[in-house]
Amino acid sequence: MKCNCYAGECPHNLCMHKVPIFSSLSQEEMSHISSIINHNNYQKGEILFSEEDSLRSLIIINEGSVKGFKITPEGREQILHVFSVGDFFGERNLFGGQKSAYTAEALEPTKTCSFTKDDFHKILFAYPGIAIKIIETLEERIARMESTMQSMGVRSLDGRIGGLLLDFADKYGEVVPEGILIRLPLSREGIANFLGVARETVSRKLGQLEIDGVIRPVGNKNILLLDGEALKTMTGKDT
Amino acid sequence: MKCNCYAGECPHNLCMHKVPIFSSLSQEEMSHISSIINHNNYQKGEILFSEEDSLRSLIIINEGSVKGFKITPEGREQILHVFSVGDFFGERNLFGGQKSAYTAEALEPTKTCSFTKDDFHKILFAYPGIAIKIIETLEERIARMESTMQSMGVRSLDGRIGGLLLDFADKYGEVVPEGILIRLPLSREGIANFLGVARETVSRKLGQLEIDGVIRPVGNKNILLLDGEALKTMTGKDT
DNA sequence: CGAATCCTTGAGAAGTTTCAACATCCGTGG
DNA sequence: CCACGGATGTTGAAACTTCTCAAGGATTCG
Repeated sequence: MKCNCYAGECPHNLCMHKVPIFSSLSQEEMSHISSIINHNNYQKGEILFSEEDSLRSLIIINEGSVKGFKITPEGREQILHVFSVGDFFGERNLFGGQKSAYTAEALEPTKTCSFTKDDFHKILFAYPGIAIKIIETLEERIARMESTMQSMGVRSLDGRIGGLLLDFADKYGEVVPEGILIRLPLSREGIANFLGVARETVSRKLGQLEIDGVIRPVGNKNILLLDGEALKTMTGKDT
Repeated sequence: MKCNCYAGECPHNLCMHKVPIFSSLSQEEMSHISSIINHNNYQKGEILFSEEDSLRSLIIINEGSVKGFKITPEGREQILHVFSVGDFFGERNLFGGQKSAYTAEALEPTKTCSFTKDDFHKILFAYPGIAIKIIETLEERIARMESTMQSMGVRSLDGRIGGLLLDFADKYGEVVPEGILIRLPLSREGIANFLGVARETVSRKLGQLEIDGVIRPVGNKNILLLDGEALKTMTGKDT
């Protein structure tokens, strides 16, 4: 049995099909679950929840992207996560954790689906296969964070920026004839806040990478990665 | 029904009681599972598995501690995780992931329990409650990594080192009259490799913190944290 | 098209790394 | 139990990188 729902036409089922954690369910099971989904829209810059909020729901991104960050004592944003379509978050509130560890802000117009804690627990017990999917997804997230930590730990800034570009290429890249086109989820300033360096420094390093023929910026929001191998060598991600 | 097994006397049940993920099981269920556990001992410096290994088991630390690291292109170790008693790892190999993302090396004499992939999947389906425990544990790990990333992202090196000390205090600290005694899992060099800075810089910063009366080194393997509040203010972890 | 935002570039100040020498710690074997 | 040797940690000074502040340029969105 095929589903006839497409984006925008059938909002209640939308996220179910985009999200790996429900992929093991039958259409019937999905229908059952979809009845208890809550939907929300956020504009760019809008806050989904703040640090310390006792949010009690799991949020799945249906469209758009969201950054999770904390404010450092220097008053700077430290970005911890960039979530995009299909990612979920807020789950810490459902499993033992009490308060949110970070603030979540929409990076662009974003649509979400969410479950309350109670509903979600019911789902989990009714469909144990979902738990395994969640574990797999969390594993992916951990792997991504490991990769980010590896990038952040590289001594040279060139290496750190290169590592982040590779991470982004992996997640947001699209293969084109000349290389990989990366739709940057973050501005230069965002990248700087992710890596914990000055915005100007990111500019300079990116400029140098362009001179070296490794990348070619396409506007401010895209980067064409011409020589991924150079980056991999530089960052140690070539194994 | 109480268990009569104590450390060293009943190796097959040992890890079961130390590991949160099995805490929901009855004694009987534990007995069943314990029959399929494999045991291993490692000396300090011994490798449990290497990057790229297609390891197929879940490893639980029963005694000792283990670091997970990669080698950077500069030839330096980038430490990604420090696992200690009760932590498990290698799970990436069980859920979709194929290869290990890092090398695991014992930091001290270490005893482990492990399951094969197949056995573990059987357990998971037989006792669904374990899946939820695993999710909770992974959440904790993610929270810890978020904290580490936050530490790494702080601009000032003082803040980065302070953040790491707080993380360690949280996990390895023991409250004593004068403050918190931290049993460092890593050497100065290890700390440097965790944060991606020079060993000498760690020495200098730690020296400065001592002069400021924030910490007092106790030998090379312990640090007495006298003024945790100072660190929290410095790192933004005071919320 | 224009305003607001975001990005780039320059030059001096500040911080970190490097290299080198010395001190300390720890385990080994006598 | 002590002495030795390798490993680990500390300190100093010069070189390098990054940061900060400031100004000008580019991009995006309404």
